[in-house]
Amino acid sequence: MSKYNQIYTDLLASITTERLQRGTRLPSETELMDSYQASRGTVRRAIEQLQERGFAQKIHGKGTFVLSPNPIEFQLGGIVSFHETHADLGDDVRTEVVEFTQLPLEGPLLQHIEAEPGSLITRIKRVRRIGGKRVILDINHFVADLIPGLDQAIAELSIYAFIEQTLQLQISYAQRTIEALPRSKDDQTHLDLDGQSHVIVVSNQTFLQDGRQFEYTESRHTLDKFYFSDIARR
Amino acid sequence: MSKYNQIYTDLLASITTERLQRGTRLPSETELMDSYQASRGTVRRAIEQLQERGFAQKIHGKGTFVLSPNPIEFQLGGIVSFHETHADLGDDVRTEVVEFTQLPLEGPLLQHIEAEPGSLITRIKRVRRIGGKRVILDINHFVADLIPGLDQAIAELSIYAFIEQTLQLQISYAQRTIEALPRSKDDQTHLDLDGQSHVIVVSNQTFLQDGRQFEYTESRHTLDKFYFSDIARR
DNA sequence: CGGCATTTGTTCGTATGTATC
DNA sequence: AGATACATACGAACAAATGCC
Repeated sequence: MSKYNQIYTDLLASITTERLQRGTRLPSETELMDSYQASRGTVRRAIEQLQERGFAQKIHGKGTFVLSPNPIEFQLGGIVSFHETHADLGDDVRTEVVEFTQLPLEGPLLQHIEAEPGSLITRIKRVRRIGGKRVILDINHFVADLIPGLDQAIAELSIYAFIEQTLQLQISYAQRTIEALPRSKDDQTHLDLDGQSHVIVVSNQTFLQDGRQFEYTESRHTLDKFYFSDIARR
Repeated sequence: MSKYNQIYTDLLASITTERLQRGTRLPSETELMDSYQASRGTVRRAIEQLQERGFAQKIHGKGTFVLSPNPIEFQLGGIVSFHETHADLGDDVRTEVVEFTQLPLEGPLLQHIEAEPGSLITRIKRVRRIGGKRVILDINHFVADLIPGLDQAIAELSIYAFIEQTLQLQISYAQRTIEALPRSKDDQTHLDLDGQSHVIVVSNQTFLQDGRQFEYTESRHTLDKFYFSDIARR
């Protein structure tokens, strides 16, 4: 691990364990230089990452202060899969694969996936249960050329873990939209809507480090279980 | 403007005007050092910001490549006020102030505003109409000590413009959550719900550059007009 | 009010390591 | 193997904001 990453990890641990509490000042840059035997630039880089990710806030002339000790809130602002977000929460979570098909890239899908028309797409529909209730319908589309070997067994576990650990691909960033839409036939079939007329749809286009898009996903949530949190900056 | 910011702005302009098209390589770090007479670190900082904000992607050993020429999607991920988001879209937008009161900071509000208990709070309720329909109910709470001189006339225009331009305060960051909640009495009174049982509530705690919170706001949206977009990264 | 110490902000120059082609 | 390009790290200097005396 790089030196700045080590400093970042140490400070992050101090914040998440609340050894450094919300509102307290971090050690100054010169203090950190001494204790880590690092240059100023290295120390500054670690602190900048804390700030970017919403854990700390630098204030000119005063210091750097702890913002939020809550790593879950941070993760929800980044790219996370369903398993990652709920694993910590101790929820009773089940996943059921209700469709696993392959189809060519054509028609309306072309508006969401930037790849060669006609490329093979792997479509997976999964229903997520929390406490027995069917609350999320995930519809994933993967570019089969980039994500080979995907099968139903993997889909029942975590696809993101497969992509990053088994295939060793680096996920870079996602373009995400959140909107409310009237329920579809699919929603009525697979979700426990309890009469709700709308669902919340989180759409993701996800890209690899080299800029190629490998995924387009719609995550359709029932209204009563939807929650999203992040930190926005000017 | 700082040097790295100048380089960032120049490159950004090249991308948004599509003089540098999606997929093309940016000038290398050494080339930029020459053309701007800047050090390596300064050039790198500008490029890092392009990457952070979703415009470019660095690839080790190859170069930096243009990702997206679309700055609007990026802005929506940051802090933006209602006026800013809809001014460009040419929507027919009206704002009506339905409540303007001052009250002491106490009770449940203490959970949302980090300020001295008992401080004076300015509460403003505004209804936003798009195309004549009442679609958003904004409930703002401002710490009166930090935002003096706020009156009903300003509330009918843009409060954020007043804060940044007239008061010359620097807005730094906001902690934001998005969730669906059952409609309240207030929602039924002020919004055209058309029978919808839920609204989408975007809550913001907004902070100044010096770390003081000056605002807590709930923005309550009807389901049929809610849309949110941003870029997430690993 | 000025002066001084502390802290972060910006920039420069240099050296070495690692990935790609 | 060599050239090119990005990644990490160090050291140094000056600027700007803050707080205290």
